[in-house]
Amino acid sequence: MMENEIMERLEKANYRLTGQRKAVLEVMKDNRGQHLTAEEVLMAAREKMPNIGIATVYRSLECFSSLDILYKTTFDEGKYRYELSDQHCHQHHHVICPNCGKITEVEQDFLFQVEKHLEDQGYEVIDHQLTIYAYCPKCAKEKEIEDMSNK
Amino acid sequence: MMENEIMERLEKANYRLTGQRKAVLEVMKDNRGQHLTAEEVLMAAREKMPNIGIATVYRSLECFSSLDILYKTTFDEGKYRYELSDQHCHQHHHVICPNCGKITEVEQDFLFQVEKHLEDQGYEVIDHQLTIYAYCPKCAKEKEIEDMSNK
DNA sequence: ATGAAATTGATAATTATTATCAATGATATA
DNA sequence: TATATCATTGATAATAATTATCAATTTCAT
Repeated sequence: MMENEIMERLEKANYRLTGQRKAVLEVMKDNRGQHLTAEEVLMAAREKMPNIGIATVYRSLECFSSLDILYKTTFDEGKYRYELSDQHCHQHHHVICPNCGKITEVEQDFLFQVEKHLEDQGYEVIDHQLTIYAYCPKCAKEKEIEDMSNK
Repeated sequence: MMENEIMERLEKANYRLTGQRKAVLEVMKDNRGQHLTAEEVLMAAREKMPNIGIATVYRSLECFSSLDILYKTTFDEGKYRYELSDQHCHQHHHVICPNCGKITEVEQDFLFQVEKHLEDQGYEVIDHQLTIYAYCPKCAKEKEIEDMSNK
């Protein structure tokens, strides 16, 4: 997303790009493709702005999410994670390894068919999220070895 | 899922099928295809067992989830929801309407391709969850009318 | 029967998030 | 430039969901 596109959205909603919000945005840009928790954002933002508080981080994340600058999601851990929304063009295909927790993204867009199927029924699709739980190649191999020795 | 299949899994993990657990399981069976919160389960379970506590409900839900008797998920509302896991054969395709909150399920299994793609790369797929955010036909129509009158 | 282990309800503790509020900062207008 | 207005902030209290603790009870295998 372009810098001025972000500014435009903020202005339109009467939001100001304060130092704190800039810091939060910087953190998200520094971590393109990552999915950060509010706590992680706080820690990183304090490098740039030592006095920033957790409430402001939550508020900033909420502000950016509401403007679709960030994408807010959860991986069933009891907390939210945020990422720059231009990273995935609103296609959230995540693969999570239950062993090492590594999160990767699937590029492919194949949901077209299902969405078409729904639209034919009168639905109006806004967004979707797909999460696949799978051992990553590294952990799958480790697991295989472990299983063998347990026999 | 068969009754004795459930018993077998419980025994294998040294869990006992107590009155409280039976009540929780009954509630889930009474609400096949629904996605209940712990609080909702508590209320319904109290009909069958007035003294059951919230802690026991959480423990029972956790117990059944760990045995794949229940499926635990979240729709980004800051809490978990549970459903009988034989309802969807581990295919979690949910459509959520942002307007009325109605949750429906997509039958179709079309994720085969993506999973194959991942397995070719060495991943070992365990499960997946797909959530589609879409106005349901009813709300889509209402929204259309509203948009027209706003012009 | 009895001892070990599982389970329970009540409740305290924890975790993530949201709300409150007085103080500060920015902006538009006079 | 002064000032009134409104957004924003940090600190912290409040809330909501979940988990941990613990003494009492129940269950099961012996």
